[in-house]
Amino acid sequence: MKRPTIADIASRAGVSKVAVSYALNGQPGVSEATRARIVAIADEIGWRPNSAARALNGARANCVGLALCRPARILGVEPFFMELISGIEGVLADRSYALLLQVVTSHQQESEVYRHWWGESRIDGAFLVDLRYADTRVAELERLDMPVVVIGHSSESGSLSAVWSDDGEAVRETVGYLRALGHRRLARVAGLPELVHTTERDQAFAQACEGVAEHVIVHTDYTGEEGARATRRLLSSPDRPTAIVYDNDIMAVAGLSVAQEMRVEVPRDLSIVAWDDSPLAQVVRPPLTALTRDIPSYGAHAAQRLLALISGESVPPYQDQAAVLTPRGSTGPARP
Amino acid sequence: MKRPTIADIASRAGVSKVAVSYALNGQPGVSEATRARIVAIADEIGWRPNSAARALNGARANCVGLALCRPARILGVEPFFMELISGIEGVLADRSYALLLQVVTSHQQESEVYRHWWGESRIDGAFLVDLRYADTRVAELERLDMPVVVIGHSSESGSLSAVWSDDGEAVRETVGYLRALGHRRLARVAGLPELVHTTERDQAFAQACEGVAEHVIVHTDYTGEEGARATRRLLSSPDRPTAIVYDNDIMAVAGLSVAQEMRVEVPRDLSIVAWDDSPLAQVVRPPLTALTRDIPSYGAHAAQRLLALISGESVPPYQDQAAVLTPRGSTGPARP
DNA sequence: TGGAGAGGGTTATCCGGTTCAGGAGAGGAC
DNA sequence: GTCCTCTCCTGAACCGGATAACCCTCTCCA
Repeated sequence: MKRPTIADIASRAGVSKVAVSYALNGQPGVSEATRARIVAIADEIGWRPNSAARALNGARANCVGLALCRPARILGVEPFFMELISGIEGVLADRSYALLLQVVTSHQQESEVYRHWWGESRIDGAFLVDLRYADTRVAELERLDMPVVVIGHSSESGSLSAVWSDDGEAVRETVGYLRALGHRRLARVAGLPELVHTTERDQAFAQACEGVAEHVIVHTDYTGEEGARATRRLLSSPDRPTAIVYDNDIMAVAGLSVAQEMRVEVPRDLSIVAWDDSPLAQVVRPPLTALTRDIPSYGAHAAQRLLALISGESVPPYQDQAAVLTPRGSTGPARP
Repeated sequence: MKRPTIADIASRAGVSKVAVSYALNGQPGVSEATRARIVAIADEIGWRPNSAARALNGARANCVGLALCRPARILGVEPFFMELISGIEGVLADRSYALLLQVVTSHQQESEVYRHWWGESRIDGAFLVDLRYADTRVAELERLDMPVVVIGHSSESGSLSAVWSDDGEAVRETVGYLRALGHRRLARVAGLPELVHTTERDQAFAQACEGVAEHVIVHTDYTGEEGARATRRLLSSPDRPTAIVYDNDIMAVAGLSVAQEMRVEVPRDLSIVAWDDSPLAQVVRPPLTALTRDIPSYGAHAAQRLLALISGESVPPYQDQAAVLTPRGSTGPARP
C-alpha cells in the first residue's frame, strides 16, 4: 500500500493535479467548494506532502543543522550543549523546523558535514559553535553562502551573523565582588585556551585584577579531572589564592571536593565561583556562588536569528544578556 | 551562483546525464577513462547529489529520527539522553547517517512528528524512548510500518524491535550487596512510575527485599528537588532506612546533601547508591557507589539495530549488558 | 563473411510536486 | 449581438536525479 499522492486525490475528486496543488496550498485558482472537497479527500486518505518533491522545486528543507566537534563523552557531562539545544528546539518547534545533529571529531569533518548538508539541500542554514581564533570554519561557511548564525563573539565571526554575550562584564562583576569581600589573591581555572570566549574572559580577568589583586590563570579541558588537578596545584602553592573562579560547574564541584580533601574550608579559607549555574551547583555543600545565565534562551535567540536569516532578512550581531552573579554559600570574606 | 547538477557535469564532459549518473554511482555502463574524467569534473565544480532528487526515486533519506518528549530543561540536567545520543551518533556517523532531533511536549505530538517525518520521506527509521505501559505510540508506529527500534523492555514494544537491559539483575545485585553489609531497612527513590523500567526496577526491588529486609519505594520526577524532598521524608521517619538507592545520580547527589544537612553521616549512618554513574557521582564527597552502565554503547547498539532494520534485515530483541555495581565511599556496613 | 556478444553510450520515462501559459464558460457593459 | 473580463480549471514543462530499454560499434569465432 503506497503513500497517496496528489494524483490519487485528483482522480478521486475528478480534477487535475494542478487543482489539487492549488487547493492544498491555499492558493487562488480553485473555487471554495472544490477546495473543501479536495481537502476533505486529502484528509480522508491521509495525504502528506512529499518533502523531496517539494525540495526539488526549490522549497525550503525546514531544517537547520548543527555539527558538534567535541568528544562524545563530554557532551553527556557538560549540560551546556544540551541546554543550548533545548532552547534552539523551542523556537524551531514553533515553526515546524527540525534540527539535524551530528557529532564529529574534527573541524575539518565539521566543515565537510556542513558542505554535504547544504549541497544536498538537507538544511536551510546552520549554527556554528565553539568559535576559535582565526577559525577556518568561518571562511568555509562564508564560501558556501549559506545562512549561518555563529554562537560566539562577533569580532571573530567574519561576515557571518553572531549571537554572543559579554563575558567580560560578568568577569568584572565577579572580580569586583571578590575584591569587596577582601580577596587579594585570585585564581581562574579556565577552559580551552583556543576558544575565543576563554581568551576574552582571561583578558577581562587579568585586566580587572590589574593593580588591585594578584592573579593566576590555569587552562584545562573542562573535565572534572583537570579541574581537580588544577585546584590541587593552586592550593599547594605557597601563596595560594583565597578565591578561585572556575569556567564551568563541573570543575567547580571537583575543586570544592579537592579543597575539602585538603582540609581547606570553603568559604572560610577559600571562596569558589562557578561559571554557569546548574542544579548541581546548588546541590553541593556549600552551594556554589555561580554566574547564572539563561542558556536555553541564548539558544532560542540564535535560532530566531537563523530563521530570520533564512527568510532573507538581514541580521545584525546580537549581544545577549551577560551572566549575572548569584552569591551562595561558597563565597565569603577573605580571612585577614 | 547555483548549485551544480549532473547536467552541468554532462555538458562539460560532453556526455549524457545518464553516463554521469552511472559514473558517479560506480555502476557499469561507462569506460574507466570516462568515469575518471567525470569524477574529476564533479570534484572540481564541487558537485553533491541533491538528496531531494534521490529521495524522489525512492532512495534512502540517510537519516533517522528521534523525538524526545521531555521538558527541555530536564535534558540539560540529565546526562542520560545526551550520552545516549552521543552513542547513537557514533554509529550513524560511520555510515554517514544523520540524526533528526525534535523536542516535543506531548506523546501525541511525538507520534505526529514521526508521522510527518516518515510521510515526507525525511527519515528511514526512528527510535522510541521512555517506553510506558500500554504505550499508544507503539501502536501508532506499528501502523506506520516504519523501521523502529524501541529503547526499552521488549515485553511492551509490541511487534517493534527492542534494545533493553535487564534492570532487575542490577537491582538484585545491589540489594544483595547492601544485605551483605548488614542493611535491613532499604529505600528506593524511584523515577516516574508510568515508565516501564521504573516498574521493572520497583518489582525487582520489592522481590529482592521480600522476607530479608524492610523496604519502601518513593516515586519522583527525577529532579534534584524531588530527590531531596523524598530523602528528607525518609530520614525523618521513625524507622528510617539505613540505605537508599536512587534512580539517577542527580537525586543521589541531592540526597547526599540532605543527609549531610541533617547530620546523618554517609556512609556511617546511611549508605547511598546511585543508578547511573557519572563524573558527578565520583566528584562528590564521599564518592557515590553507583550502578555503572555504558550508556553510549547502549545507544550504539540501538543504532546498529535500526540500521540493520532499515536495510531489511530482521532484528530480534537485543538484551544489553546489565548495569554493574561500582562500590565507592558512599556505602558501608550498617550500624548494629 | 556473417552473426553473436560485449562494451559504452543514448533516449525516453518516471518520481511527486510546483508553476506558467493558456482556455472554456459565465456574466456584464456597450 | 459582440467584446471584454473574471473565475475556475487544465496541459505541459520543469526540478535533479535513477532506471529500463535500446542502439551503435567493435571484436571474435565459426
